[in-house]
Amino acid sequence: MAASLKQLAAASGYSINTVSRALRDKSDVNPKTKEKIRTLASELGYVNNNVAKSLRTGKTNTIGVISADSSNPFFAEVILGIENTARQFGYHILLTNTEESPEREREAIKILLGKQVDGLLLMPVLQQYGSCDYLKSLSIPYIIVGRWLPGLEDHSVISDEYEKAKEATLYFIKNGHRDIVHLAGPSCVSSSVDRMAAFRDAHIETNTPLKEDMIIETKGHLEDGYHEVSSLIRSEKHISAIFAFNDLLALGALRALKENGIKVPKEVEVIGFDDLNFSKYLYLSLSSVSIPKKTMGNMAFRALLDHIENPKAPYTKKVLESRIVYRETTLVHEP
Amino acid sequence: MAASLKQLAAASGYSINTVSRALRDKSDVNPKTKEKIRTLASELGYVNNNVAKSLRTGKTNTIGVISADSSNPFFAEVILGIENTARQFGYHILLTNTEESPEREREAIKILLGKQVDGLLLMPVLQQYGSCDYLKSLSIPYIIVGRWLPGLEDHSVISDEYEKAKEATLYFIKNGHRDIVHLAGPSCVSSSVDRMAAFRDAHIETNTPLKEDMIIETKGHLEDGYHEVSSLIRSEKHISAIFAFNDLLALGALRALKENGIKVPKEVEVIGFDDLNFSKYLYLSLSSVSIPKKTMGNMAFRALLDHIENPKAPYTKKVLESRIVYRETTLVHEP
DNA sequence: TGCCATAATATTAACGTTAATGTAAACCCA
DNA sequence: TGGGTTTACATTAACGTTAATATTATGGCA
Repeated sequence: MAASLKQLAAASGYSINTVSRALRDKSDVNPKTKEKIRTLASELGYVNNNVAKSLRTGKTNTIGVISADSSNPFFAEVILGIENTARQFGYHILLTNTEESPEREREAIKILLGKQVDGLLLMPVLQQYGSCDYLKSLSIPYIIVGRWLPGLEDHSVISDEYEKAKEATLYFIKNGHRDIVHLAGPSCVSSSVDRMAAFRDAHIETNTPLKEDMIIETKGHLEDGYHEVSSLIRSEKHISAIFAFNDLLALGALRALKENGIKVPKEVEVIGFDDLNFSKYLYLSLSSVSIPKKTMGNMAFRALLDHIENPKAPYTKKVLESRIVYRETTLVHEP
Repeated sequence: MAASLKQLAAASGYSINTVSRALRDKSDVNPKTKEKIRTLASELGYVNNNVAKSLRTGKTNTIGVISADSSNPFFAEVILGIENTARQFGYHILLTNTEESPEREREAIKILLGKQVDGLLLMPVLQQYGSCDYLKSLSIPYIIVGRWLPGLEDHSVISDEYEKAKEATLYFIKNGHRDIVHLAGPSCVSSSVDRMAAFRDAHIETNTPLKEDMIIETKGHLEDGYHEVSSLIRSEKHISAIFAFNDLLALGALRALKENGIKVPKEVEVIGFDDLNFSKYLYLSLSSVSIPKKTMGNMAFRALLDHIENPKAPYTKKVLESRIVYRETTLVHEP
């Protein structure tokens, strides 16, 4: 067992409190005493027990991060941004994944509350009922990252994805595409809802007919993009453009197109979403909506920290600007 | 502030201890009492304070995970495996990144010790001095994931990468390649050391001359692969095959080759390492050494748990089998 | 009936820390 | 020289939990 304040006190002859104050560099301890105690502490390998400290102070300097899937490069990048910023401010993160399951989300919240985290950063799924009320009753601050929940919009740090999704769709429509496939994400994810709505609205606003079977809901995984587009091609449905909910789907789609000898961007143009690190290094560098992922993580943590330090502060929605990068999977590079 | 045992005790008329024992379903509490206390607890929204519990029991049910870069898909996948398994066993993870910096590694260990984690899972960098001694003096169990440290080999959960790196290199040599570039990882990372050694040894054992400037040390990032191969091509050095330390480097390399009109695999064959999720969906599906990443995370946690539950148990090195998947960036698919 | 076992609960102490309060000596100046 | 201030420490209590121990009532049995 590592040394405790009690042992340092015994060894130094000072009281526990003096040792504690010395190590925390408080004012009314003699500099010489501080010095003596500090050397002793490092000799004995003293490590402050944060569990005890947290119990006493009511602060853990730990936040909970509830992600859907931390191995998804989008989340991974956001989480990296969170972790980096958190560490700079002396916070650490307890990471847990839900795989978009509402049950696991609640479970995670409960456990993290039990662990007395100072705040929560979460990427929640939309739910019929329950979730919001549950969150609203939380006594600790929380920020929703890259998503929104109805009635809790002010808790979000998010990108302007509706606008950019519409812009991407309009790009296709303006370029004459009439058979645009939307590889959508899960309907329980707000970003998927937004991007799909934008896709629809772009059609409506331009009076472009939209066949419902061109919207394909997926889980947003690599394989989904590949399989959905493969079977689309097999069914001999005409496709002239693909707007993917994320770059993973787009990548899967590109592979399916290639395997079927369909030329990108000549025969089919593709735009993805998220602009993952690898997207611009692909054989055909992928046109995508670029979301500042690390910045999003950074801002989310800072927003959370604000509320941790100032619990009465009102929440305000923060919107990050994203931009479409037109690369080799689209014909026009500067539309 | 959420309800505490004290408040439950006051509200129920029972003592704190009885409430505590009731909620933990201990034997000598009357079933009816348990029932009453439990309903009361859920009415008042009682959440067990794990900080207090940990202080009392000396267990946090939390482990520290020290990764180099959790946004690197390899680590992200391993970490997902860790987190999933940990959660199943009632553990949670405190995640922190070092970006391969020894200082940040020590810093992280110190902080996590302060947070009283029950064990440590780490991907450490090789160091001239210090690191090992520091780890050896740790009083909590620790497992090294996907890497090794001299003198601490028994703490590792690792793959048979030396063998597979040699096999990959031998594949190139046997196919007549004499100008094989090795895009190496950082020299402070054991896996990079192993893969590079295997690359050398394959040359030595087959009496194949190896030019030193064909081994290029990088940080293992996507951009590195792209830039190094680009400048290699610019320098008009002849390349006939590329063995990359990881798939990110390979992806960057592939892009550089494509931009320069070099045909893969006809003119240059490429083998990567890690077999990331997206590798087989690339335009040219990438030949790679497939490491069971989630399994590695899973096994690492279980090994750690073994030592948490049984601190005297001796450590034993665990080696996972990897295998080379020959895809479209190599000429022969079943060598 | 008296004794012992058992069931059900209460009391006490402790985990390691910090904050609030207490105390004693030294110092200062009128 | 004696009152108050300052400096440097010590003491006490508390955070919320759990484990060990103590207590009380109840039931069974000889």
